[in-house]
Amino acid sequence: MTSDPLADFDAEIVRFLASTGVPAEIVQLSTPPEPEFGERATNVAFRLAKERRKAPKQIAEEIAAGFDAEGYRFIERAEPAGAGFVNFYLKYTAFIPHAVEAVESAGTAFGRRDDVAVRDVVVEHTSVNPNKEWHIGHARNAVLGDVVARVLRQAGHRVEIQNYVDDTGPQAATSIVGFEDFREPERPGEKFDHWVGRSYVKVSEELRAEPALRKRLEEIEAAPSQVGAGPVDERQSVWARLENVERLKARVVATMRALESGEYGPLVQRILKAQLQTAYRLGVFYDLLTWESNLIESHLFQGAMDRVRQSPKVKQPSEGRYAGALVIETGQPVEGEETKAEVLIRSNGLPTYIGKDIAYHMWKFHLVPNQLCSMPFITQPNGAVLRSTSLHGQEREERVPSQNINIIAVDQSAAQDAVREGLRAAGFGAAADELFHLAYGLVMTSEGKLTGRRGAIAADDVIDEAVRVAYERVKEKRSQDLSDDDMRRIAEAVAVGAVRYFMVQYNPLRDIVFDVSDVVSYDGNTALYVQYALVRMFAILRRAAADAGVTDSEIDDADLSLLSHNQERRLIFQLSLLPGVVADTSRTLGVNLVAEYAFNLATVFSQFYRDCTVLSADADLRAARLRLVRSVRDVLAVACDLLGVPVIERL
RNA sequence: GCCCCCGUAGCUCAGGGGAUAGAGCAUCGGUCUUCUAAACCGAGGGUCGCAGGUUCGAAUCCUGCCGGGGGUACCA
Repeated sequence: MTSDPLADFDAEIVRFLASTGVPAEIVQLSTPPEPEFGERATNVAFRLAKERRKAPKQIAEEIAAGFDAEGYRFIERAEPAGAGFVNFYLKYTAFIPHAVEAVESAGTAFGRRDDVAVRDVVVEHTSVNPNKEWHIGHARNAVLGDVVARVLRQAGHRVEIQNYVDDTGPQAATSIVGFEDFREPERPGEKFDHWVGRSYVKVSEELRAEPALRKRLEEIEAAPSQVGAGPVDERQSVWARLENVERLKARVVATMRALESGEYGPLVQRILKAQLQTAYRLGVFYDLLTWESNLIESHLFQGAMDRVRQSPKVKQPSEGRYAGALVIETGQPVEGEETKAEVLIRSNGLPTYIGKDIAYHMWKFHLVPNQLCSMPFITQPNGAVLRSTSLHGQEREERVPSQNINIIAVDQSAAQDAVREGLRAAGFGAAADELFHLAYGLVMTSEGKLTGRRGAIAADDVIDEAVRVAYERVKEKRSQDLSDDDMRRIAEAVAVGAVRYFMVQYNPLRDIVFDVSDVVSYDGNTALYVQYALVRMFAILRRAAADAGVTDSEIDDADLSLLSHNQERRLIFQLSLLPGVVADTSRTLGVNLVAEYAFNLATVFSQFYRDCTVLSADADLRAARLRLVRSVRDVLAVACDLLGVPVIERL
């Protein structure tokens, strides 16, 4: 059984073109803009025009004239069109059973081609500082990464999803200082990450005020005459605040050191576990948590830095702006200027994120001796165990990933480049080439950047709002036989679908404008539209069994040759596009293709639903249509699963 | 200043050499005693930021300009 029915059609087209003397290398196939142009088109006539010294149109005519349907299973006819296209038309009588049987035999694995070259891929996503609740940008990261991983797995690759926990960085330390020294009162029912986050915000705002305070102090000291006009003690209060800032900075540094040795572990884990609740609610799960503190404690970081030091680009200057720090030069040397560099180890001896990330990637690619083990951390709501790096425990499998995909926001592109530079400096150029950064765009509001520390919208709040609106609409729509529990479950599924769909429907590389009202609109091109189409399919199949008494074996044995309606053909063609979408997406990581695919399939189904009644058709046709609907349901469910959009059976 | 990304319908966005540039929302007008209308059908709405260039063919590639965002920290 074939795994990609449409590829069989394409292969016949290539074979036919070869028989007319067109080399396979130059054949490009596309889907024509209008249905009347057939299912596939090729532009080979344009490409051959110069070489053959003929008009494209004439070449296209000659190619099409040479077509004889004899000997081809899926090509009905070939026609010249436009200025030089050759259009190919599917022979649906043969293709419909071919496609339906492919879907039926593949089941949930539909989309995987059997000629796939299986890769081991590490996908790193989320990697949120354990200091504060997720904002909406983190949700974009997690959902994008999750969908990328799902698509790669569907394509047949082996994927390990890692979530890196920067538990020794300034953000985590600031949060702990805030929680220890300036704890905010807990609000009833508040998630722990939100609670701690409020202390973090307070402290980090004070730390960020430093430049402004210093400037103010300068102003006061430059114009002492004006001091008398204002509050007499302003100079003193600015001084006091600056002293406080210095104290805080010292506390943060001390806390970073404490974090490196694993102190505060329980507190950091508590923050992380609260954050993970948001992931789980969105249906995002992980395979491995990599703890930064483990990289330090295991001396893996030290080993990586020793390796990097061998590069002439890595230096420890004794003077200049980088005095005392370990840096890697990333810019070109400019006469009279200090060469641009990234700091790997600060002059106070503490590693930077970039330094630690270089070490992490050496470990990811198995380039340095492994000194980390793993142990179970938590069982996730999907039943899968989330493992955690550790100093003792189970040894790592010696399966070297051929590729690393990092889902990290575009504003960290320079840092990711530096990591790649670091790998090259250590002599690991091949690994650097296989480190792919999916630089997804920022989430903005109409007022501007939102993924910053201020004005951030909490992901939990957005989900809650989406659930609230969904619940209201479920309730007003139907009293039906749905219990309140059912309605709440549906509302949650609708809301999660809405949030996830919002995150994947756009090209990942683009900045997007976030508006809660778009997420909860539930009209048009949304997850609910897709879920609703599925609800209709489930209803048809349910009623066929319950009201009409149609059995599964009747559907299994249905005569597919009865399917000849244009809408039925369009559905079949749409179904058969999925393997191509999976393959393209796993190559380009443009996950919006999957959302677009799901929407298109749902749209074609809606049109079929309008024009072709299933239940009131004659028994034989009814059985054939039920078999078609069942396949559409299964394929659309696969697409939903790739998107992580929950499938619901009734609304 | 330098580096990267982006300017497509009123709004939010697809399309990244190929046929008449698409979708959703919004606006206006039609379809429910339904296979559950959170749906379907139709209408209006575009010098694809501007100017050159490459090509049989440019929204798409190249150059310049204009506008927006990000980076350019011993933050991540």
